[in-house]
Amino acid sequence: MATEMNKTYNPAEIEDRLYRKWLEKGYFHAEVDRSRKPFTIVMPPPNITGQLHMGHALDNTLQDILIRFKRMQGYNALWQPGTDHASIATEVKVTAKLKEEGIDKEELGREGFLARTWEWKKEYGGRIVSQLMKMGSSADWDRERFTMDEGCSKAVEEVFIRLYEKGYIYRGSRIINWCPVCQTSISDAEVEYEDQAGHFWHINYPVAGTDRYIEIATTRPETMLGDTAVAVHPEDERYKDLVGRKLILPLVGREIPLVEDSYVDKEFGTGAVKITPAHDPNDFEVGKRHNLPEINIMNDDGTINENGGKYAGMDRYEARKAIVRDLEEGGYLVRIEKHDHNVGTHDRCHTTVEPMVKQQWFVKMDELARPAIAAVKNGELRFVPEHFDRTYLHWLENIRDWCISRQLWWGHRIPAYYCQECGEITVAKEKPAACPKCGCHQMVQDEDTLDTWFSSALWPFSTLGWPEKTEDLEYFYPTDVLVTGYDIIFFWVIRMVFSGYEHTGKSPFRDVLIHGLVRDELGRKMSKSLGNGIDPLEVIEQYGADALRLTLVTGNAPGNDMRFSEKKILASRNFANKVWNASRFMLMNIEKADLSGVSLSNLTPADRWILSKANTLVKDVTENMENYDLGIAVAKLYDFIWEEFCDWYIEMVKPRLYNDEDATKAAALFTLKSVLITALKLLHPFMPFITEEIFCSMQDQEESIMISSWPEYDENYDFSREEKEVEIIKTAVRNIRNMRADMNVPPSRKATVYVVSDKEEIRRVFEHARVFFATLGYASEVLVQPDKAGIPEDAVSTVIPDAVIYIPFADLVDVEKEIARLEKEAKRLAGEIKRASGMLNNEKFISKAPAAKVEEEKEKLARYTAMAAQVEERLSQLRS
RNA sequence: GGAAGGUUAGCUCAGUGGGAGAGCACUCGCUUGACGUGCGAGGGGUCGCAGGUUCAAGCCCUGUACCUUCCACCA
Repeated sequence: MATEMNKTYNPAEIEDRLYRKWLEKGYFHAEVDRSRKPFTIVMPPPNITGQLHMGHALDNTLQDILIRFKRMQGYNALWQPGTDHASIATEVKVTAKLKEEGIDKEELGREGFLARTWEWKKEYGGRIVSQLMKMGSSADWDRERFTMDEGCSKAVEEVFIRLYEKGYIYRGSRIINWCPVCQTSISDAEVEYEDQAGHFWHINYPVAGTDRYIEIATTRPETMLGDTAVAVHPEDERYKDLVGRKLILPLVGREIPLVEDSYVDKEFGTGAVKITPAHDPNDFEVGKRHNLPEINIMNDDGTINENGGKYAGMDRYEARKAIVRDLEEGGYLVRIEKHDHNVGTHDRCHTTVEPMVKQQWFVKMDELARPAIAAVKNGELRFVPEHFDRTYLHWLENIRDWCISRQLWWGHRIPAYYCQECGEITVAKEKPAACPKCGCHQMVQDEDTLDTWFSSALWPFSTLGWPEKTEDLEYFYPTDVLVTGYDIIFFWVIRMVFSGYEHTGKSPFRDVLIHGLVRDELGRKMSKSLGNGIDPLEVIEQYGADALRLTLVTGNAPGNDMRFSEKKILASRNFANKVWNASRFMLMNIEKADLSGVSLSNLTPADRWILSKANTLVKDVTENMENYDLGIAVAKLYDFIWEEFCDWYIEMVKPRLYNDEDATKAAALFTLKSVLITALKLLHPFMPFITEEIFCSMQDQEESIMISSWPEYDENYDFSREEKEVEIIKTAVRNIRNMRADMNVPPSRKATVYVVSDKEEIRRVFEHARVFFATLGYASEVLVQPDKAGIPEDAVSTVIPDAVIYIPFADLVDVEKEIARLEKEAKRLAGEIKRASGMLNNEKFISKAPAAKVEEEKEKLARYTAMAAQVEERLSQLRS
């Protein structure tokens, strides 16, 4: 097998094959099993209109890492997937497609349109799922759900009816956000504010029966058609004498009152505000307080309606121009001022939202919000990172009622029926045969559908069978962690939490792991309009899913945005190649080896060192992953594999492997293999494909790494003495390399290495390590001795703790250079001595710092002092 | 107006009160029997600024400057 492995790792030829294997084996599937502990993640359902983008890629990578980790740890891990019907997004898309075919939505009718949309869903709804599979996502696809499937729809009905009966859902005429393009109401969360350059139009409103005027200022002159008052502050002396009088609305001629309301800011503008209750949320409130009529001046498409008189039929912006022109001609326009302001737009289409008074369905939020607020305050629900609980709480504590009805066809139709005779409203699962009040048979269902988020709010439990008391629900719910972006806390997280408490009595998840946005190289949001998006599928094709996944978690802390760039992918790809080649090295060497006789007692200090390091790594990585510090976990893995394992251990082991006489060869192979397996297992959640491919190349292992067990810390593999010994060797090797580089000695030139130490202990360590120096330290031979006997006077030297290393280069030596080098060493040591003695001379340090810390500094001081003395001795020798 | 986050090497970013880190970039050297998608050796940081707490601060506290984002919306 090993000899068949390519020199470079080629993900394209293995990923699909392995994914198919996992699917066929059913590894992703979870069933209720009371003998095991469940671990559940519910996947944020991507829209059926969706195409995989970097946001999905990040979100799914994080979830897959956690679920694979827990699965290997022995949990019965369920990752519940599915898709969202995405009412507006889908309806817009299908309508556009019909239009291309020359079909008008209205002519097609509701039934026909829904049939077409289901067809569309069938055709494209699966696309995003197959794209998620390309990422290596180990979700339980057998359980795939859809927010409009039978079960989820039942849950929606159930919730609507329960909340209605409890009085938490009501129908009312209130001011809502209206999108004139999508022609539907939208919730507050769907309004996005944009800075726009605009104007302030100052207009004179004549006071009836006088020749006086009141000057008002507005950014939206067209709304004056719906003005039903002008308001001033009650304490505003300027207008005191006019309160109670009527004003004449210019162009319209309607008489409107001047009212007093403390909502008005005396200092702003002229201190007089036109009040348009039907088209401004604040004016709506003022209107309610003063019993003002609400005059709706607009049609659903944003044109002026019959209430607008001569302006009827004009688009709202056309009307604005016409009105300003007419005001000017009529002498009412005082002046025009430039004014930048924030304009609410629809987050889907960016059309400027029109506030309108409409009959809509709402969810009353104050009671529902209460347990959701308490959950975070009492720690039942935890955000990672923690500071997002501020965002969450702030929103919940200031929440307004949720407008849930949408004037769309694609979605869950509101289960309310109106009696055509008496107007009675009946909320029920089925259409009532007769009106319960008047008994007539003219019952008509509400035309509207529900906000998409109404159904996704139930996702964590509706997918597990709620409202039925299913085994799945009992066992897998509440879920363990929700993974999502901070941009979706308001839309989704909050609504799931209050829904969970209301309908199941529990928080739907314990932890919420929040991640940031994936931005482009320059830190800009990836967007279609900028054309700066990087397609994850293209990255996968070119570099592999593992490289993409690694890139998305490397160097990133929870909640932070990250910049994505080609360079980062290359670094990940290179790491994959490194892992591949380290494995190839092991496999090539192990082919004909017999490891049966190896036991702990056969292992050399180097073997024990790397096993001990790996053992510590297991503990650290596991801990980091439990804390959702995935970036830290993977950084430790990266460093361990690349530096400790490849650059040090593999290099140390080569002479043993290439010498058939070496009695420790089998021990080396055993160690190589077991450390590699441990590392691959720890790496598997991050890089599932490459680790599986390598793991399966070792025929004596389980059939898949993804069902193998997560490594556990084992105190029998804690070899701290050997760790210290190898650190000494590493220091020696580094110093030798340093010397050679400083003296410009080419690697091809081997030399004798003398190690002089008066400590038997240290000499023993070097005797054991002698074999490494040929490759690591370019040594032709290594002589370990208690004194300097036989070492040429002009040898180059370096001092390490408890030993001095000499290398005679004969003709190569340059005494000046050597003195300079040693002086550099002396300087460094002097610095260390100064630092340590500084601390130790501080009485407060001695008395207040922990004893171990003080002891540590004392040891350092002693060591560095001894080393400095050695360097000085060498220097004086050379100078003489 | 309110809130959160950021400010650490040329760039991108980690950092868990006790001698400043990684990747990329840069300089020098290397056909070392896994890997040049590699190996070895380097250069490069008053950790935004000012105070404070502490024996000890990049890390904790206060203030401040600048950047980013979210929420609110004075018409």
